[in-house]
Amino acid sequence: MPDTSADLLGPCGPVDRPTLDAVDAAVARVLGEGAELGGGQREAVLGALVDDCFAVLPPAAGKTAVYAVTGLVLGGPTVVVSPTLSLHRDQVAHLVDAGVRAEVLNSTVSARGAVLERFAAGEIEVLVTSPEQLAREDVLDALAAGSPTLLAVDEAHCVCDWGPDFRPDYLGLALARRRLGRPRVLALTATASIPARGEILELLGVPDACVVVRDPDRPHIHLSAHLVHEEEAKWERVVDEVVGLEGAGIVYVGTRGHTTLVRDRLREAGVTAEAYDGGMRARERARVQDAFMGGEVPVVVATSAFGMGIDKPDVRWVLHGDTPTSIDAYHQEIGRAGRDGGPARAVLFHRPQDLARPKLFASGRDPRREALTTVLAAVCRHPDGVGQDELAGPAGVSKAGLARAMPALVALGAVTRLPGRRVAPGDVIACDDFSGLADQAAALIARRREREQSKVELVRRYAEAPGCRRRTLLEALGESRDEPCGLCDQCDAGHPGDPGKRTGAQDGDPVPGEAVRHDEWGPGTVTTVADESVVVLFDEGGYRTLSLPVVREKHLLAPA
DNA sequence: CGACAGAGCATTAATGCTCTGTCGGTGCCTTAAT
Repeated sequence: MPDTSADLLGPCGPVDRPTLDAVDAAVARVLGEGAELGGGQREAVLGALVDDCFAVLPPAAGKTAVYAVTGLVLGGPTVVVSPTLSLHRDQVAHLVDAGVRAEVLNSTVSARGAVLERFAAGEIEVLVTSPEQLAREDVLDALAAGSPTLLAVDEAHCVCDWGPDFRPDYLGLALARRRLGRPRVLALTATASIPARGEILELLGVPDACVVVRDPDRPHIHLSAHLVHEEEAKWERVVDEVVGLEGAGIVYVGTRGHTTLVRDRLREAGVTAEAYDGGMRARERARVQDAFMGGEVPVVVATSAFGMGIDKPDVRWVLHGDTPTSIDAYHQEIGRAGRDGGPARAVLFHRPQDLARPKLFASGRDPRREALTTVLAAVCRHPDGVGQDELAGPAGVSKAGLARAMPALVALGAVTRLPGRRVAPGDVIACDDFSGLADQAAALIARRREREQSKVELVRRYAEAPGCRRRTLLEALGESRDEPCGLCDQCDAGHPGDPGKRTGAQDGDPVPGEAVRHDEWGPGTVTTVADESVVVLFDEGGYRTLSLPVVREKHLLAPA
């Protein structure tokens, strides 16, 4: 074991020798004697030992070991928030195998009171639970009594994907953390585009967490994308493509109806395939998943419900028959191919019209300004707090619309969250004039919409990329690449593009990855530079494409 | 955002046009009946 000073410097600050020894001991306990952390795990652990930490690690990196080791070294109990019941089960089984005292807390557990008592008594090292549990007053009280030192957020992209309009309790995690006595936060995911990163940290209430990113590239996955205009022609090409692919694979589509449509066409073409979506009965879902995992059914046609927890090593390809809902979702979904490290393919069929659905999901249902005024007035009528859902009807807003407005109202301080999905008037609210607050909230929501829409727009950019496909994908994820990858359809066809050697590049031109500032849009990061245009991701304005000649002439982008 | 279905209407009667409304994805949870 080298004992150099560099070894003592973690990604978020210096780590002392005794701590490193404690890490080694914890690793030996969790992974076995002689095992080592790899693939970014060690950086994530060292980061989280120093500060709140957001770790973006590849799918197979072993995130359970990361929070388990971190928790053991910090020395107090760990609370893990994980999105699905099956992940709860899997993770705890894994930890118990390793000899860690781990337990599950969710609605399937009958002896909840006993679990909470053991946690409060310090008898549980790792408690794996759901965000919904952490919205309950009784649970927070009991867990706080155990003084947890680490709050791990597994699959942390769920915070921004699901919090605003699907599982609102994901937005209550910042509050839950305060109620637990502010344990260290360790958020883990395999995918976070630049817009997603900022949003996740903001919503978790740890905007200054240190970020550890392990290269999100999966270099052995061949990438390709096909542009189609006719829906009928698209399905024919999808079926032809699947017939020509070998090994197990997943076809992702955008609606439940498409899963059965494509499955039937594949069967007609002689392919053994099953459909899968979130509306199916639990038994049927389990049957299809087991058949796929066991190798009896090579092809599953699914919505995005088929995903988390699908850890089959020999998936050889992932094909998208409908445009994915964001670049984050796309990266996440193709990451289910080739986990054994063997060759794999990611094939995207893109019809520009298909972007409508993702765009709607991204932000099409945001509340209007007038609705915000009504909501603020209603909150003021309940100084002691009111259930968020009770508020919706009388205010003339849908529950979903209200939930989408809440992050902005909380961020402004107009509304305070209480446990149990309740809200109360915040510090800055003046209950005789909501107009200014409603304007500010509307502006925040508009900004979020731009960020969300830009995650969708990046899919188009990827699908229509004129050069190396991988370079386009990685730039969206905050990585820059000088060389084309040689393993995508564009490189195969001899169109890698070459932003590193643009014709007519000039000294002082922006470069990908550079931090810049724009007078109107503020700070941002350069993502792409082409002959005539520059694409910048602004922290608060999403992606903007600027004319390179104009940028030069008017010095629009100053170094930040 | 946009595809699609159905209503309503106009019109050399069974079709075509326009308008309006609906729908699209992800999982916790609880409670009551088997």
